[in-house]
Amino acid sequence: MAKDILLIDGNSMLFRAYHATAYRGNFMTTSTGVPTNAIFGFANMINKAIQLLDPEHILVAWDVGKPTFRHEQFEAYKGTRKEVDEELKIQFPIAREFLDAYAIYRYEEEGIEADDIIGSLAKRYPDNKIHILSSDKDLLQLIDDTTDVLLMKKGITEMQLTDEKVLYEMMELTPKQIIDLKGLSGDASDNIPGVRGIGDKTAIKLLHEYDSVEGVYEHIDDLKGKQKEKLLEDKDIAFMSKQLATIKTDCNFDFDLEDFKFAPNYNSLNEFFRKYEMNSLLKKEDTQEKKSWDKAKVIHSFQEIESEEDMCIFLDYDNEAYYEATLYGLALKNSKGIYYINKEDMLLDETLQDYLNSDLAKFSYDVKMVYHLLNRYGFTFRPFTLDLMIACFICDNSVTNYERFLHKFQHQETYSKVDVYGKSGKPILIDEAMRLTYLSENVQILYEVKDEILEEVKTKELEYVLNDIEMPTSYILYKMEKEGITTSVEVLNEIGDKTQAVIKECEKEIFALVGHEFNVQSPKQLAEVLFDELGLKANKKRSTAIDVLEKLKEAHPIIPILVKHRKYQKIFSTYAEGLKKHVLKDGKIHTIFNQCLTQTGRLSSSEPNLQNISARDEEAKQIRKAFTAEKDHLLYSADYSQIELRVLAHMAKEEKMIDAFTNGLDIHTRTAMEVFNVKADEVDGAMRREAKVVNFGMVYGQTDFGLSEELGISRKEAHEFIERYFESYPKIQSFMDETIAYCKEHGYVKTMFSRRRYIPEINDKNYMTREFGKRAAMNAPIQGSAADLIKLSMIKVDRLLEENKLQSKMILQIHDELVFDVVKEEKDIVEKLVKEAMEQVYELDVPLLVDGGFAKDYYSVK
DNA sequence: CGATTCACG
DNA sequence: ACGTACGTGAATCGG
Repeated sequence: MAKDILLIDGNSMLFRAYHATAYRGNFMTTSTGVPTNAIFGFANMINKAIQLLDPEHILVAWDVGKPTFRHEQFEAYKGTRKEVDEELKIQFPIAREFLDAYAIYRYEEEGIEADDIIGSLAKRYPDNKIHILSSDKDLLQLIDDTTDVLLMKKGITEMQLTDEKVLYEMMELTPKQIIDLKGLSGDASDNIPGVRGIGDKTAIKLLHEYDSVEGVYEHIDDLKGKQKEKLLEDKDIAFMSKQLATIKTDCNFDFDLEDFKFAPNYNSLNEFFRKYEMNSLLKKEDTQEKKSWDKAKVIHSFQEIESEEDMCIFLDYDNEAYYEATLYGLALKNSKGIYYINKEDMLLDETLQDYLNSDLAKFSYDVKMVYHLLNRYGFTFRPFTLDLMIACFICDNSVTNYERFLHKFQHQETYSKVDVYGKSGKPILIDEAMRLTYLSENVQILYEVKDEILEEVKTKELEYVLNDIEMPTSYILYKMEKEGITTSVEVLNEIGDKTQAVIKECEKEIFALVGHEFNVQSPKQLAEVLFDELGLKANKKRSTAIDVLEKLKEAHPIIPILVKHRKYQKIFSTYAEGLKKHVLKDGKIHTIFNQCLTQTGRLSSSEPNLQNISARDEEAKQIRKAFTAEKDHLLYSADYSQIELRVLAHMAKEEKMIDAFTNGLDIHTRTAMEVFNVKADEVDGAMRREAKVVNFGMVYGQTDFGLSEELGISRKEAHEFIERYFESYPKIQSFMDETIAYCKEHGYVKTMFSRRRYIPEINDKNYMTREFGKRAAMNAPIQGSAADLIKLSMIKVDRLLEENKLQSKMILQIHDELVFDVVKEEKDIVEKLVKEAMEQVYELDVPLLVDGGFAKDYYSVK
């Protein structure tokens, strides 16, 4: 029987490999700076396909370096050509070098696209099973009885073997209808225009009805409205696009099956990997094995292993929502071996429970999630000593998920989490063997990279941040998430009903003024109404953002109604309706605090975000009434007064500013005195307001333009304003200059506690990008140090609550504010304890000041 | 899925 | 000549 043939679309795969492994200008490179990230991904994708399909013949098809006929046509049509990243360009010849080293046959020919090479070869061998590896859906048109496509889904690991049946399940189309699909909806990545305004969804619907592009136009009179217009307008383009999307299957080549028989040369391949410093890809001598991962020993009780320090724990749990993930078991690794215990055995295992409570050092990845799972399944535990997710993230702030974590260590997993458990909301049947392989491999990787990560933590002087800030914070966040905040659905419903009525009213008035109905929520439609129909003066970008509308408020009576509509729509959808979805059966909202995401060291909050609940606008602020203390309890909110400005004064060692804070003066008044050169009693409200804006702007690395926009003054005035500010506070200027210089030299800036933020943009060739880098560099030490301080406060407060055996709980953190659910009897002690802890958390050259308040609900605490 | 808009500190 | 304040998350549109 004829053996399988694997045809690989080199260009699309390398392109995908590059983008899936490049993070904000952060590349895997050799020690001499040659980028190799795309090669790494490419090699892994090809290896995975080979492992999966075991082909007898392999050929990689390439486009010749310059644009082909199809591209030229489209570029002529669009009048643009996208520049390919320099870092990717460099890797094209290296990819060819890789294939030659591997002894995999490659082919390219001028005037013929890679697609056409693949199409022609697929038809040339009707007796062989043909597999096509590509990330381009266009190739799906080649599917037939003997041909399937291994389609790249996400990242560099997820691929889907697509035959006629799978394709039909995916989009209810036949292979040849793929061509019609591209004809109608086009494909930007493949340079096919398609009908403007018709996307994949509409195109698929049309094809279900009329079968093909020809069919659609034969029945064009069955359609109506905008859709019909668009289709008629771009009729020629539709047929041209269909033609462009059609892959040629009749090209002749003067090589044959034997020429691309797969006969790998692992010696030269290893030489290649050594040359480009991709050691994790080195194959064992002359074998296809890349690295042998031991399989965990399945045990039924923790007693079967010798517990010891430095045990790595990796939980076996699926991809379902954060608080709904299902636990299946746990994998362990120590110096003695690798073990797996399933859930049933875990739950009966007292020795495991004892171990979790012991003070033996334990580490894992994402320990906060581990805490939640252990807790939900009835275990108690001591906090772990190390979280590799956190340790890795503080070393390199681009590592914000597991994929990137593995990528940093050049590890390519045999199975991804999605392979094993399916996607969130779509769990798949569990393949036990696959799952055990996945768990064994991952627990080993974590165990192996631990020392390397800790070494990096040490080298980068991040031990304090890791051990004294982030690890304790992680456990506290777990407790806060678990505790949640009581939320009144009734209040949310009331606000929802009221706001909805207001929205309806606004719409009536808007439509009456415009003369017809339209979607007010569509910026595009609104821009047409405002700037074309009503003839209002448009800005460059035809933006309809609030600050733009504010400027137009005299120009037309519709503007204030639009502003009102926006406001109430936001309250309705994001807050009233949005928050309701997150109230659980316990009557509480449990947010998720992400500790490894922001570039400055702040936390972020999601599902829902409880760090952006309306506070400035009175009507919107009503939402806060929905957040309450538990029955008979009180909420206590304590927030730092101007913590970032105080941090700035301290870090810059700006005496005048330090004096102002030390003497308890109003900092904005003090600034106004300086820049306007007046006495304290001569500072009026307007002056103070302007000074306040400049003070805040300083923290962001404000420009004169930004300030002039914000204050509605001329750019020249704003420029002078900033100059006078720097004259008044010279140390602020030198601090900013020094920070930028430091960042340019080292590529990163530091907070007071040595937390780093890497800013590669600071040396970018693009002016705008570079300027952004400067502003980020000026801001990060300030915002980051403030974030460090409040985390330290949380740790101190948490410890004091525990030590005093108090029942009150810390439940939220909003950057400079902590919220507590307080038992009434503890009111006084909590107030004193929290305020003092926060104010005394760390000695600065300026005092820290905390304001606080008690109330039954979050609206009334301030 | 990216862009736009808007909520917070 | 260009485009403009730092850091987030959610809803919505339109493709």
